[in-house]
Amino acid sequence: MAIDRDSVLNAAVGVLSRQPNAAMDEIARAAGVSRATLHRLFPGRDALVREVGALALRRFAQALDDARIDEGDAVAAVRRLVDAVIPLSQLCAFLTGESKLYEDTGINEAWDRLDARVRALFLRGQQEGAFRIELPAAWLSEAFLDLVAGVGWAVQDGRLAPRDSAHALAELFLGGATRRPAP
Amino acid sequence: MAIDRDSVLNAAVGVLSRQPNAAMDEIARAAGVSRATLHRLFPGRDALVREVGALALRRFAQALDDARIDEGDAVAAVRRLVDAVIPLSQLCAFLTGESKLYEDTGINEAWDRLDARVRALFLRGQQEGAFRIELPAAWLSEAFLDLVAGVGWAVQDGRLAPRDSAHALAELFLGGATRRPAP
DNA sequence: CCCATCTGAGACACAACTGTCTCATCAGTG
DNA sequence: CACTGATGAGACAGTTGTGTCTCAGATGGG
Repeated sequence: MAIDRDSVLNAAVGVLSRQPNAAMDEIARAAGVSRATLHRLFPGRDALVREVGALALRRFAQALDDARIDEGDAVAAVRRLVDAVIPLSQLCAFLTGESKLYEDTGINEAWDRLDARVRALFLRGQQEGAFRIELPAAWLSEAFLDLVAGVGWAVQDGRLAPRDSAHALAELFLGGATRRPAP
Repeated sequence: MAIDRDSVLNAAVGVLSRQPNAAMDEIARAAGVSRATLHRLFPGRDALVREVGALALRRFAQALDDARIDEGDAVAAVRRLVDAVIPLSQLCAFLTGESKLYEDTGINEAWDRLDARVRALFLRGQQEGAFRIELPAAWLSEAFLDLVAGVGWAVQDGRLAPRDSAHALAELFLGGATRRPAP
């Protein structure tokens, strides 16, 4: 039976989100395969990283679709987005680390497209009067994604319980992003 | 005249916060010195990174002192902390990236001590009734530092205006961390 | 049982980075 | 002007990771 590519990719995410410059040797060991097999599955390290990045971005885009962020109340949309994105927080941590490391045009463009979709959600929320207009939508998007990555790191290192993470992220972020009911 | 070590360190921060695994060659070029001089100033790459890390941690600790986070109203203390830490956001971005790359015991311990001080501030705020108790103080600290690093990256890449950064950080974070005046 | 296929272990050359060296050049000083 | 000290450029070996290869062993189907 051919070794499961997805399991290898998942193991690679686990290693690379902690150590973005991990060697193929470590990735192979973490995936439970030999270095030779890892090279048989992926043409090289760059290809592996790109594939992990593409996987992460695909799942992220799927999460945005699943959360239906263009529909209904913006605050509710953000809550759906949080729930959809929390399982991907480790992937998000990988992507934030990776985007600092490499200059892969494809990954960066896809990341920008995702960021634009999130930004549009916050812009819509501002236009609806739900989100504070004195905070730039770009900053809200940036901060949201930073916090998702932060959740990924915190959960990975055991500093945050996974079952608390969605609530912690949603409450902290929405508390800061939404307009106060009464000054 | 001996080349200014500090200017080299600052240049190193600029490069390493973007590319944590940048080569000595790139760091030297960014600092405007030759690779030979860089090696004359610092015994090696590890020493350089450690020194940059130590500098960042010292400045961070100094910022905590300057902000007098143990005194007075917790919310006001956080605002002072934001103002003191914003100029160091790039250093914070470096530290976050670096801690994922290396396992330098000294840096990690010092980072944990800083994190504990910040955590104590939020814990105090919760005990005073200013901060929401349903969010773990550890998460507040984690999120705060993630956002500071995020500010560093966003400013560095031109996605956030430096003069807006303190306000953006303080308002978003405090909005999420403080208890709502009335439900 | 035999065979096809896949996997793991190891060897190998190649590339990149590091750390050290030498030497020429340049600036400041007496 | 001569001299001292620091710097830049380049060469060099050593180390580490990569990519490819071969070969032996395991696994599963016919």
